[in-house]
Amino acid sequence: MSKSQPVSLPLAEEPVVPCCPPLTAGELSPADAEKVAVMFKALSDPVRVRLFSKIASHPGGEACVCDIADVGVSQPTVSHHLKKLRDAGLLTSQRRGTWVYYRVAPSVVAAMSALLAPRP
Amino acid sequence: MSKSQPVSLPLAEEPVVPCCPPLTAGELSPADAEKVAVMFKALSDPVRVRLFSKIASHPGGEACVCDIADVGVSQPTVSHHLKKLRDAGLLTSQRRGTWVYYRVAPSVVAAMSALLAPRP
DNA sequence: TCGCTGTATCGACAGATGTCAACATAGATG
DNA sequence: CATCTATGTTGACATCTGTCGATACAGCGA
Repeated sequence: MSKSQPVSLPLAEEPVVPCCPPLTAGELSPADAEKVAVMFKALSDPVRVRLFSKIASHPGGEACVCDIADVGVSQPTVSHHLKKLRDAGLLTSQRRGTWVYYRVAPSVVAAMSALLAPRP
Repeated sequence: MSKSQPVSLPLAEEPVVPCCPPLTAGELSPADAEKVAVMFKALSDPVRVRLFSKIASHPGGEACVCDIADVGVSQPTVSHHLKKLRDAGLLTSQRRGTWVYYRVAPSVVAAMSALLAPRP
């Protein structure tokens, strides 16, 4: 490669699909159920819920790892949980200099909320 | 015991609390994070998502186990998952004669949906 | 009463998951 | 380059979880 490539930053605004119809709209296919379970599993651990909440409520909509790492577990464990949240599509990350910033992926979270909407 | 006790049916309409403020409203306390994680963990398994979806979308808002048991796992496993959903507060159950009927606990599901609401 | 059907519980087991210490990597700064 | 800080990765380990077969329990009907 030549040089000076910006390390291919993971774009922060992918239009991640709303996934599936509301759970009340009809019987989910096994494939859709799998996708839904993956999303909810990301928030099935108290440490991840706290990390997510810290990021989601942080001024500016994003937080450096150093801002949120105080959740009672070791640094590698924090990193592990952040990766899970990112892999599930709930968070995006961006390195800026020394620090890595995480922010919520609004479309995915909105999709999760919509999944639980009551029947019309 | 004497006799003819109605087996103390687990009331189907408990006003289960909305639990916690939205995840975007501020950093959740460890205790609240635990509660939130328990709720989402209930929907973190594809079989449970399918069972929940079948019940939530069933005509009349409730379903007999026999109506939804076809999810590719054994009957004891279905019973196990339904118990998890019930323990998490997402479902209520009621025995009527031979069959047991499950229905969604709307307040709990609405609370979960509200947890994911974006910031105003 | 006996047997039949629907549902729940028990016990066991393989695989997934959360956790940590140790190490690796990226960027900043001397 | 050397070194420091911030973050990610690896490997190991204990615990949790989903699954099943066997069994128990509850109602219904013969």
